[in-house]
Amino acid sequence: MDAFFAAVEQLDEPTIRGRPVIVGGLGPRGVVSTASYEARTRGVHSAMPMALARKRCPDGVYLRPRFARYKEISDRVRAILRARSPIVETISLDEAFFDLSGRAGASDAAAGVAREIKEQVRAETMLACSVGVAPNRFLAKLASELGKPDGFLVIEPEGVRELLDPLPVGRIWGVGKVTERRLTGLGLLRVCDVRLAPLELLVREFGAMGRRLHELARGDDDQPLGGEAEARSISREVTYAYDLTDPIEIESEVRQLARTVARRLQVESLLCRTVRIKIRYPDFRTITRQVRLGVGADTSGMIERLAVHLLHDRVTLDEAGVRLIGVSVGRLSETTARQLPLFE
DNA sequence: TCTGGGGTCCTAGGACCC
DNA sequence: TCTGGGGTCCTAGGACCC
Repeated sequence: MDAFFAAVEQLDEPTIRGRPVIVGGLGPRGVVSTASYEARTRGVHSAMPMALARKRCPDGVYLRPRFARYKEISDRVRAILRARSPIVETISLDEAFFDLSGRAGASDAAAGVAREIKEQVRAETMLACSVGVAPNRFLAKLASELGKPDGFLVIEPEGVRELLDPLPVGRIWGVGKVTERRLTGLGLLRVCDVRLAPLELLVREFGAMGRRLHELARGDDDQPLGGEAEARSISREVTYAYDLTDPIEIESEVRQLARTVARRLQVESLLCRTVRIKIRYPDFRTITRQVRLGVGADTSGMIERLAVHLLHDRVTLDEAGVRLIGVSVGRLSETTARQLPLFE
């Protein structure tokens, strides 16, 4: 979905259509979640600090996200996909993969269905999306990105190299700022440079990711479209509008976050075997401290107690305080076969 | 301009075991 | 007196994605 959160706001509020709409955190430490295309032309984009966005676009419409509403529309779109494809893999509220490979292998047939889906999404939601049709996930995602906004792009197997080669390395899935800088430092600026680089060099420099880079630069991606994977962790974290300095208040926030996480575990009938807290200091230094449990815990009492224990025992607090606190649990399992503690 | 919140995956180091 | 080699598991940090 194109500029999804902002587009939904413009859909629901006709007076802001055509205006720069920025959705994100409105507090003093907020960041941009989604900027409408009008806002993007003013230099506002996702992950940008809100303060900078306001500077660049003082006449923008600034809104906090309404996730429940986005979820409604997201569900409707997913229903459209499910009706046309046996496998739908959801990436986020606004992005999904679907499999049309059963269509006799003919890419025109797949493209025809994809085109219909795109039109149906527009008809049912009044929103624009971008669709990419390609032989695998990486290329399909790339095709949908290259077509934006309101795009429709088909990548034929024969056209892969020509399309990929001139692109900057940052377009490769999994290459962010840091890896891009390291790649360009090695003289690898474009996808073709990575494609032609020796595999040994890539593996030496990037480990497991080197192998993956080598494949993606060729347009190869054999990761199957899976169903929905089981969650591996559940977390809740908050950046406070102002740094917290009172130890009592910090502890009470940890307790509250822990209870929220515990509630989610219970709702999903899960147990956890690790509890972790995260602290970000005002200078942005970030630490995590975790413990592993002998038996699965799900009661808020247990998670709360361990989280507070980690805070008191393993975290140094000074007068500067903290700007963020987080609690997360991992190594999840279902509650069905629970190991009971013998000595507690 | 001053940096969200929800996640996943990978790596390195250390404790420990035989 | 000083120290192998194979392995597992845990923790912490960091890159990345949406």
